[in-house]
Parts: sequence; structure tokens; C-alpha cells
Amino acid sequence: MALFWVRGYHATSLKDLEAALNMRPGSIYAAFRSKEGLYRAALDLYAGRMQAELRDLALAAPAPLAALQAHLRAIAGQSCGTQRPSSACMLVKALLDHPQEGALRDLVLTHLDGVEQILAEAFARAGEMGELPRGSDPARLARRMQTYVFGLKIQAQRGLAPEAMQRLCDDLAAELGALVPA
Amino acid sequence: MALFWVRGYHATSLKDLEAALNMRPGSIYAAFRSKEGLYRAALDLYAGRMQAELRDLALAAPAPLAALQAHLRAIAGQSCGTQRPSSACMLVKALLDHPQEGALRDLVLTHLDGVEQILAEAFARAGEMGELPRGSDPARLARRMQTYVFGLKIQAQRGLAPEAMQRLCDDLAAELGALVPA
DNA sequence: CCTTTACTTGAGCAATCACTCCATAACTGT
DNA sequence: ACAGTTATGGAGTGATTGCTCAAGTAAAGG
Repeated sequence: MALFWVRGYHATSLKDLEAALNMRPGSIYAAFRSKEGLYRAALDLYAGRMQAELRDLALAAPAPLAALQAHLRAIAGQSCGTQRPSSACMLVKALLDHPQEGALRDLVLTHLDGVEQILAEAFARAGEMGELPRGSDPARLARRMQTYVFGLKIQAQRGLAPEAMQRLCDDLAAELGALVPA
Repeated sequence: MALFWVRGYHATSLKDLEAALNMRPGSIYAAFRSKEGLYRAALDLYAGRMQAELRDLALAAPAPLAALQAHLRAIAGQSCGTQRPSSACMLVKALLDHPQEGALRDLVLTHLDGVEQILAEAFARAGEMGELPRGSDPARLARRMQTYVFGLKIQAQRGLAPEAMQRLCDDLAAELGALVPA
């Protein structure tokens, strides 16, 4: 997963994967039907983790909106540390790597929709708890939030100065905060 | 340029390029030193056009901030029409395609910095014309604007419903509008 | 009109690509 | 311990990759 995440689909060769998995071609093709099959498995793993993380963060929190704000601010920290294979979002990379229609693109779109759905639920809960004005559209807010994350993770990939990155994340998090009724 | 823009660097083969350019390998390698050389030329062309477009839009306009808002809203329209090779930003695609340090990545970063610089100048002008509160940081606003564009163009690539895409663009444009002093 | 220079052509290079195959090693149930 | 089943290893498949170069064509110069 890390290899595909960093290098992307096309730039990752089976020789690289053999080394990373410590498996020989025969075993790889017995386990996953093809290179694409392995990639799909990696995407599923990534999306599963991301969705679980978001669920824990925003659906279990007492103040969902505040949790989402914290999530935005945390992106700044993830860009410096080398703990993560890449600062960018693997789903976005996959989306750009597969611009034409196909089963793989559909898989990516499904995962992106799943994430958006979780965000929408979080915003719905935020509304119920009075963190949002009445009549707010959770789906609309979810798309906006996801757009922020997409943009921020690309900026992170760019290698912006840490303090600039932090300010940027704070700015966008503040916009979410501006939604709170007075 | 269109080919690299749509398919990305690694997924574009020389055979594709030969057909698109109607040139044979020898001529291509005489004109550009390598596949990477041709890619650099395509990136330069793309960035040049994008920067020129932005300059015309935001630096010549009487109300720079309003022009930038209009630019955000216009992204929704660009996602449906098949006029453009791809809805995504070629520079972002290139950035994600070349995650590790190298001359190519440096070129992409330079172009991204160039775009950001133009946006910063536009915000500076907006400040001078009273469209922004005193003490606004043009560079900071430019990064935010660019982050919006990154995110929006990815959403466009995703193939969102046109009305949802339009609402999203309007939402982000409205955020810029919220900067205007009362 | 011939020579010289500049450019294009396309066959073909080594290397790499994703992938297959089957002998062999490693488990499993009896 | 042994037959039956499954998983692995790794050489090797044809196709494709980015790229080179000698031969050929066009353009320019006198």
C-alpha cells in the first residue's frame, strides 16, 4: 500500500512490489489476480483505514464540528513527519492516475463517496447538537470540507514551510468555525 | 500537452506522443532531448498559459477580489464542457506524479510558486482598492485561494453533479466575499 | 545544377514491463 | 508416516518501454 501510495500505480513496477512484499510473482498472482488486483486491495485498505479514522474522530466526538476543525489543523502536522508514506491522499492520487472510465475509477469514486458520506453524517450530528445554524445542508458542508482536505493535502505534498502550512490549516479550520451560530 | 495533461507522465508512452505530434522518434529526440524534455516543455506551456490567464483576469480587473471570486465560480462550468482535456490541474497532477526530489519536481514547484505569486499580487491590489480589511496578508490569502482551486479542480475531476459542483464553487467564492469589510 | 548542410525517417536496440508456468517445498487430514 | 492439497520460487514468456542511429530526403548556398 505504501509503495502504491507514494509512487502511484503506473510508476510502481512488479519488481518493486516483489521486494516490498517479499513475495515472488507466482505468489502475488495467486493471491491477487493481477497488478490491478493488488492495487485495488491497497486502495481498499487505505480507504478502510481513513474511513475508520474519520468515524472515530467525528462520529464519536461530543462536538463533531470542533473535531472536524481539529482534523483540518492536524493536517499541518502530518506534512512534516515522515511517519506517513506520503502527505497526499492516496484516493486523490488514484483519481488523477485513472482519468478515464473503468472499474478502477469506479472503485475510487465509491471510496470517495464513502468518505463524503461519513463527513455528512458528522455535520448532521453537529447540526443536531446546535453547532450549526438550522437548515444547514450536511451534504453540502461535507463536500466543502472534503474540498478543503483535498486542497490542503496537495499543499502539504508541495512541501510548504511548516509555519505557513499551519497558518493555512488554521485559516480553513476557522472557516468551519464561522458557521457556528452566535 | 493535452496528452500528458490527461494521462499523466508515466501513463503516456512515446508511441502515443508520436501519433499525437505526428512526429517520428528521431525528430522528437532532436527537438526535445528526451521524454522528460518534452514533458517539461508541456509543463512550461501549460503554466505559461495559466499564468497569463490569471494575470489578465486578476491584475487588469478593476475589482481584483471580485474577479477572483468569478474565477472560482467559473471552475464549475469548466468541469462539464469537454473543451478542456482534463478538469484537473496539470501542475497538481505533475506534483503527485513526481513525489521524490528531482529536477522535474523543482520545475513544478517553481511554476506553482509563480501562480501563487500572481495571486498574491492580485490580493495586494485588492487590498489597495479597499476590497480587503487593512493588514490582510496577500501571501496568506493567495495560498488559501490556491488551496481552494486545488480542491475544486479535484472535485471537478471526480465528476460531481453539475448543480452540486456549482453550489460548491459558489460556497467557496462566498468565503472570499466574506473578507470584504462591512 | 551541384554541393553542403539540416532535418526526418523507421527499423531496431537493450532493458523493462506485466505475467505464466511448473517443479518443488510446505502444510493438512488421516 | 503418508497421500492429498495448497502455496511458493524463480526462470522465462512475448510485448512494450524509452531511445539510437545509419540511411534517406529536403532545403539552402554558391
